[in-house]
Amino acid sequence: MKPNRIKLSDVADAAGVSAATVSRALRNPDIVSQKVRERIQFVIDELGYVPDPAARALASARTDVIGVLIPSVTNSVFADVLRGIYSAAEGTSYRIQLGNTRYSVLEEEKLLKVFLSQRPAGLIVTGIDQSAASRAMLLKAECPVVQIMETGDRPVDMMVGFSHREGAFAATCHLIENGYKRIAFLGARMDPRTQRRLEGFSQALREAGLLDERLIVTTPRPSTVTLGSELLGELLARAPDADAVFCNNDDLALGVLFECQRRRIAVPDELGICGFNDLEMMAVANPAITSVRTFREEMGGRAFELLLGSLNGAPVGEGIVDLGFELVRRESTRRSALN
Amino acid sequence: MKPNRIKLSDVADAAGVSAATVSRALRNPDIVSQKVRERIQFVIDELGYVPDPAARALASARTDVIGVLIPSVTNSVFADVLRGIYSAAEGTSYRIQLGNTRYSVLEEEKLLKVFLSQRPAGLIVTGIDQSAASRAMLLKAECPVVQIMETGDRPVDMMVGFSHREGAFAATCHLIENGYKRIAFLGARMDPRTQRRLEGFSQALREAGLLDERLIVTTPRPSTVTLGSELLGELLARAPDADAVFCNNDDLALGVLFECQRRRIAVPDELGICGFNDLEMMAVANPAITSVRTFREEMGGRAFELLLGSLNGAPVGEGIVDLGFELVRRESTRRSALN
DNA sequence: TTGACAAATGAAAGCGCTTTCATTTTTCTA
DNA sequence: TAGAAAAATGAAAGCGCTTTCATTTGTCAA
Repeated sequence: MKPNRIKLSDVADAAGVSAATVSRALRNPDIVSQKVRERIQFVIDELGYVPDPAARALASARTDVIGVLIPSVTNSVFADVLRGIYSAAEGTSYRIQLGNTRYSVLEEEKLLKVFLSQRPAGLIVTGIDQSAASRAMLLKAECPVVQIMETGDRPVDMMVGFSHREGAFAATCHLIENGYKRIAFLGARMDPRTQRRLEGFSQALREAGLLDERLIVTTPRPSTVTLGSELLGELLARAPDADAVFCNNDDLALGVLFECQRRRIAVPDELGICGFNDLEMMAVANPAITSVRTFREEMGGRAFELLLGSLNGAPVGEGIVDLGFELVRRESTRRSALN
Repeated sequence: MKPNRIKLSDVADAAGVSAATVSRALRNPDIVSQKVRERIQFVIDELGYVPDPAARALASARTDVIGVLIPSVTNSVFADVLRGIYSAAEGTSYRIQLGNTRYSVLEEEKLLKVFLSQRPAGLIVTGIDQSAASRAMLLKAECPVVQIMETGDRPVDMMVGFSHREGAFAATCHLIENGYKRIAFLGARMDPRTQRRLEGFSQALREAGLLDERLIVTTPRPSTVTLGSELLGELLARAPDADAVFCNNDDLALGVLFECQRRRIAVPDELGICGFNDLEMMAVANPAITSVRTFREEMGGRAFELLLGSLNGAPVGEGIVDLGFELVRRESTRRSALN
């Protein structure tokens, strides 16, 4: 059963040194003489020695695991963030351990417990709305923690994100400026970030005296392109005079666009469409769809770098990074004639 | 630094039993008397004991880690597979460790080595085109292995997938049957699965005497919706008489559709479009796009279940699962008048 | 050259579990 | 009720590393 796997002591024997020296050559090469270090490296290559992470973790009371908690593996927004994380992790000795919370704070709590039991080197968690129990666990975790996707006061440790509220606010102002009067909100899933986008939306319209609650259509269902089509149908049944929609995200926006094509509703003249996140396809849709670009891959990368810095004893503080957003104006909101 | 974390022996002391018994109560409850078992459970809850996975791994020479190797975290195809895996893993004691090979066999080799060093409980790898070294490692791995996404002879251990060749063949036949004569292939990334789709495509056209190599447009670039638009442009520049495109995947197909809308090319009459994978948005596009549905989430789920079965000592053999595919005919290939 | 100090190395004690083997307790059969 | 077999438990030896502390080796100024 147990194969004759090469272990540290085998290397030590073959190199004619003690196990301690081999361990040091691996963990802390500087304190081993060059001659010995090279001999050890040679033997390691020769024998194909690979350290056992479990043994190392047990002996040193720490691992090279970075735990990452995201609400969904299929949502491309998080996929982008993940890619950023994996890219940044490339070449380091850290391993990513992914947890899928499915947008559930309870699930998050459970996963956090499991992750923490492994003594992770660091933790990346999504959002700022952890349960009290989760927050408590994070606060007393003996590793650096980065909250991503949003910024806010009260960080557990570090943060990298942007303001969804402001992003939505900016997008809505843009619609208002372009002369739209009956601006609707289409929202799915309604997770905390979506809620804050709705706040930004509402605020902009309220300030312009244009807010009409009947133009807000939301559902707890996860957002899909199909759902975008459906929600537009609902909206128009309820308020046929809507002249623009701000979609909680790009999937919905695309669904709205398809539905407009189907119903022969002219975009942007009869209906303006604005999405959120600026997925790649927004630019190539017909017409191209206005969206709020977010820097998802960079967010993942920065989160990992923050962790790394903290692990290398970088000065703490300066732990909140606001990546901002960028309103990308495209045809879908470019009205040819202002009404 | 080292906090007074509760350990097994603390539980044992508090429960008035030996450490061995606590360990058994955790790993193998049946062999501990009910009375003792309940007492131990009570103490565990009381103290909030959480086992240290590193210690367990070291002592038992195995972990509860299932390693998963996929070529991309952003490609929604793999995201779907992942979701299937995570769903199936839900409730089991296994942890998923994700590795991103970035479509590189060398990267795969490196990750495999890292994963194997952890003595994983099981391994899920993508595709059947591992390097010789990777294959060797997999063959002598002391854990069950499932290859996903494709079927083939020569499985390392178990397999769950489908035939990309046949999927593409069926789709192409469908185009031929619908009267298209100048059928093009648009392919991006050109990974092994894409290659096999191209084979299926070519075979169908060859059999029909319609194959024209000039209608095959490929690029090593990763596929995106934008790229679909671009490739259509390339195709039409090269062969303006193309009357249908089989797209290597749905992203490209969507890009093609947008480009058609832009160029006022009538779909399906002037140009038929067929995608691959049948992403959710295919059905709601305008017109709805014909695609080859694949069962990605189920694939992930089955892969995990196969692993689980094998770990629970299920009868080996029967390790190749072909999930098939389903050609979903939609408007984008429904010609109103046969030419 | 010598002594003092720094650098390099080794010996050995764990890290927190699992597991074998031995021992005790319980259950069952005759 | 005795005796044997089964069930339950405990003692103790590791699993493969890291790390402290002690020791040896090397370096340099006097």
